[in-house]
Amino acid sequence: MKELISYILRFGNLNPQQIDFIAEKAKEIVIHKDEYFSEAGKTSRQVGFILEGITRVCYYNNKGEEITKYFIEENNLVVDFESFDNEIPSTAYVQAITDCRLIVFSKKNWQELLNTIVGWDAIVHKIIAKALMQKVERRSPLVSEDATTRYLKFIEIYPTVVNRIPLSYIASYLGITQSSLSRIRKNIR
Amino acid sequence: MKELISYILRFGNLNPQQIDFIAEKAKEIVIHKDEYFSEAGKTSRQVGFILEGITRVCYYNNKGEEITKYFIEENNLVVDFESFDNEIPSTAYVQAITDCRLIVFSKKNWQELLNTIVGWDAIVHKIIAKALMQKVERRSPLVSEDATTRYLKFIEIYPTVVNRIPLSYIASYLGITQSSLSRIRKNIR
DNA sequence: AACGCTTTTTGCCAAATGGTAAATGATTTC
DNA sequence: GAAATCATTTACCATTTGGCAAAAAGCGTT
Repeated sequence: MKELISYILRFGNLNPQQIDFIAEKAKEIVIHKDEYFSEAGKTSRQVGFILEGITRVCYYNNKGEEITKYFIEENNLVVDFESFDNEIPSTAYVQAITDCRLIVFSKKNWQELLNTIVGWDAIVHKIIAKALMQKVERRSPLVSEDATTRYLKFIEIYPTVVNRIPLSYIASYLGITQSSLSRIRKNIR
Repeated sequence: MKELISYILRFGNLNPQQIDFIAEKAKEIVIHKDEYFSEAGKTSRQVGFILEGITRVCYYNNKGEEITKYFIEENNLVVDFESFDNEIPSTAYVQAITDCRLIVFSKKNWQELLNTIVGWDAIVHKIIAKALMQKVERRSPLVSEDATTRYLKFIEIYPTVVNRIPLSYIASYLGITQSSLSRIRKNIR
């Protein structure tokens, strides 16, 4: 729990009562490898925070290929706010790629946080803005680089992830085939 | 001015006094084609809103290639908040690629909005979150598609832009060479 | 209309990546 | 520990894209 609180406190101030209130509304859950936290087509009904483990956000493009949009690691929020806020179907899957331990807030409890904690809305939007900026900064440069450079950037950005997840997910994230990535790995050694 | 106000009102409520106050703090400027709104290495000192024209955000990667990260069109905010908020050097250039008419707020006036209008901070962060989400959704899919599909997606996303800007900018946005894009255009016809 | 300048299109060949399938390696299950 | 299952590497060839340079087209100026 303290991980979440200190994460939140980086974006705004909260008094002890408010912190207690947040803790009351939180619930800890476990998701096993390959299980989904949320699914495309379904409305996202909870806000999560990863204490342990790695998830990925993925979808199927119109050729039916599975695309990994990004990975979300420990100490990050995991939620599709577009879907959660507007109660519309999500466009992507969020899947655990290792066993994960999460803190989650139900829609109802989240609403209570919004109603009770003055400035919660602002804090949350700062967090979202920050996370989105990171996604842009990470994903965008891939467009203009060749496959090897992409992989090297990936290693830089996700050093703790590289060796914990299947090569196929990385390839899909980088927009190249498994075999290409395998060749690239070989060339790098 | 009304374009900006109605844009803002989509993200939160403001009373007439507040709206007047915003208008007071705003200034309209013109930037000519190829001029910069802000530059890499310099701290971003104003928040802009495009009334007319197209800008692009670009930078140089470590091979010295000029990369267009995205285009920003009419009725959108243009600002590097990372740089503006923290007063650190910006990492990208914002360049007008047609003549542009903008509304701008100086750092000082922006600060006054923050201090005077309750909830301004929250509104701004919602706007930023929305804009960033759009950037992610636009740029991210490019990674996994081949050059032709990228170009088709570009046309979908920026239908009003395609024919107003040089091919080289589009190529740089899509992460392909000019000649490739030229060939792709030919094949599509 | 002719000139200079910039942008776009082409042509040529080399290099990178994809597609497919088989071989190898690793891991789980019984 | 053998079999089955899954992940990774390799091989082959086809296709796409890049690099470079020249030609063509477009545009503004005189």
